[in-house]
Amino acid sequence: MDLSKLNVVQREAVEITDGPLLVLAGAGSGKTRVLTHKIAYLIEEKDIFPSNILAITFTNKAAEEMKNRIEKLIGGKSVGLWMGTFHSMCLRILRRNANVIDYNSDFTIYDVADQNTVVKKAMKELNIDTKHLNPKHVRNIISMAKNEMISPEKFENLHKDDFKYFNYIKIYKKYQKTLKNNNSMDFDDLINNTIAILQKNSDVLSFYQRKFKYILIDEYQDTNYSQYLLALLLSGGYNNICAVGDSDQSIYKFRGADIRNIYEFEKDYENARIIKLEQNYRSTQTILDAANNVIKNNRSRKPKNLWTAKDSGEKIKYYNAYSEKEEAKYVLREIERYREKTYNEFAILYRTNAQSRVFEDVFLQNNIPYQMIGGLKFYERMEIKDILAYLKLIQNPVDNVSFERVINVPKRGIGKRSVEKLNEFANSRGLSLYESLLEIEDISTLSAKAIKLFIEFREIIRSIRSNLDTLNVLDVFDKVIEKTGYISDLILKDTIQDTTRIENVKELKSGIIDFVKSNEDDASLSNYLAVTTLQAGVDSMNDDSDGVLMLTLHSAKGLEFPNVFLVGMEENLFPSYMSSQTEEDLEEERRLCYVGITRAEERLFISHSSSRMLFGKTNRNQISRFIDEIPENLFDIDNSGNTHKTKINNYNNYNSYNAYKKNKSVKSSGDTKIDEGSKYSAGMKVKHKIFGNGTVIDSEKGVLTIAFEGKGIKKLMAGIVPIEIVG
DNA sequence: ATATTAGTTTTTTTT
DNA sequence: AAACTAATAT
Repeated sequence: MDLSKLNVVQREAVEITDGPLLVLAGAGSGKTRVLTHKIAYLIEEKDIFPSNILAITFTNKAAEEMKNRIEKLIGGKSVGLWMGTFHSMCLRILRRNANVIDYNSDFTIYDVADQNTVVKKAMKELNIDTKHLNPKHVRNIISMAKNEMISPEKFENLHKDDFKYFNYIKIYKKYQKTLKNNNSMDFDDLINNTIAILQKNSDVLSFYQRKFKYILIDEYQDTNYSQYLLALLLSGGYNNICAVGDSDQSIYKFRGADIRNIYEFEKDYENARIIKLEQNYRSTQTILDAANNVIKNNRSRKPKNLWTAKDSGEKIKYYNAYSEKEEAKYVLREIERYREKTYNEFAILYRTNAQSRVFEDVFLQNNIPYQMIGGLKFYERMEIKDILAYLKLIQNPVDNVSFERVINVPKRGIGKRSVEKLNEFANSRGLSLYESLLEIEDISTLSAKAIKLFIEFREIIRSIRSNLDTLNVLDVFDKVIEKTGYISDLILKDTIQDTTRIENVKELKSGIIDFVKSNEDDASLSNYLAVTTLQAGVDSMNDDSDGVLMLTLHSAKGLEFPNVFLVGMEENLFPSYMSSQTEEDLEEERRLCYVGITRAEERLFISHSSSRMLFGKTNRNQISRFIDEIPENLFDIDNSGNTHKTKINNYNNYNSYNAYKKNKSVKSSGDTKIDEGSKYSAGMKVKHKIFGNGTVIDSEKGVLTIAFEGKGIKKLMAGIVPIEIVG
């Protein structure tokens, strides 16, 4: 095994194979290289069977890439290696052992939209007004509880004295019961039910504990409690666990990720060894300086020293646009200016998916190829969800959520009231909706016409399900289209919208054809549904097609690009308004900024817009505090000889954020002189010149009262004046 | 049962 | 601005 391409520390991380090991890997420090070499080393040098290794990555794409790299290293002997996300690994265990927890192995996986449907239905049945209590919020509460391994019963015990939780308890109970009845699991259940199986059946536990002699987990800083517990359980046999992560890149708290997992690794695993990878091979010195200066503002952080041997490279480009459209045009100009060969050397990173729209518009208008990752996902379109719901129902007929979605699609005259009656019947007999169809003649409340329509639907499903186990997804798909008349209905309606829908269904079909081709070993309906629901945004990224990449900062984790645009760097947007209220949330936003900056290899572009449309209204946001945290001298210099950073100070609006506090020491920034009476963009006048050092003695309504040494007390508009806060 | 309309809500990030 | 929901008309 050739380890000569690794540095001393990386090699150490590879060669320590036994016992618990935590690799603290700074951004761009070659952790993928360590992981791939380590697995290759285990197979080649330690004669470990690939089937005895479990490697967990954050996305399926990362798993795929790593697998390819390992096969290159060892010459293609990785058959049997378990490599994938927590969710896909759990799915494999669940399909084999679902019976242990009284599930059928044909269970359906519910995505977030399905979850919301279940919550809404539960709330309706419990007579809880969705105006008073947002179903999405409830879904989040339930999911967070699950991430902490809190079952509905535990949840009730924990909160039974708190009246605020009264409804949550009821909904959570009903929600979980519905999932069980529908033979379905949500994302969190995939983890938790796997744990339940391992805890319930010691044979299964010891089977997997013996199987997985070596366990490696990437992105450990973004694991949640149940994932942590699962890793602990699985590694309980051999205790060979290698966790790799970077606490500065923990950005999934909203999904239950707990940064403490990485901080407390030593406590959780006795005799754990720790290795720090601190040399960055990705970015220029300038980019790294910017990143380090931003992240150092996080107070709850353990300091580390990330360095690079690269030279400083180009300075950071900065642009203040007046509108989001103009910002997009700026990005386009810069891409054309710097592009040498391909477009996929450029990535546009933003905080929210909604921001992609302007970029799409401008790029389309100018015929610039682009690839958008995530966002309004293909699988979330109405017609696609319809077809998928059919497929889910075919596979798992007790899935009532899918049943209700398709019962009247395309329109076949079955109305809301009839479905309600069917529901009542199903509930009273303890049957699923599809099972109730088998006894449809017994529902006395239904009209003869309704019964006839229900029977027609039943026969459609029955005919598609016949000989099901001899069919692959494509066969089932074709049958669904044929028997339901989905496409012929759209052709009949013939509006522009329906034409694009037909296109989308065709695209879905070609996706299924591709799937069947590349999954010859298991082209089943069940596998197709699982793979598509567990697919991450980046998993659909196509490395072969050339286009500017557009993706959220979250999706960009783990990726790198020669040129990175960090756009929409405005207060309330980034950091997000929702996440800037508490220090803890703000620190996570800052980590997100750190992730964004460290994606760049050669050039970093930072931009923001003075005005931005939100909910059909134009808003004005201040410049992101994160820009101010990057030292001025790292920014490019414009024609006027000023650094862009100076320009930022001048344009800064009043009402500056928390920097201006009482008793803070201030000093005027040396070279920027502001004349009395000059006007600035916000239409305000600067009242005074300021020089020297002083102390803020009061600040109200955007006016600072500063006592300057030897110059007396002056009142100034906060933010307009280029003053620095000291200390 | 379905089409139309008026009113309301949405955007934080995702396996 | 667009997408969803509830009420009303057909």
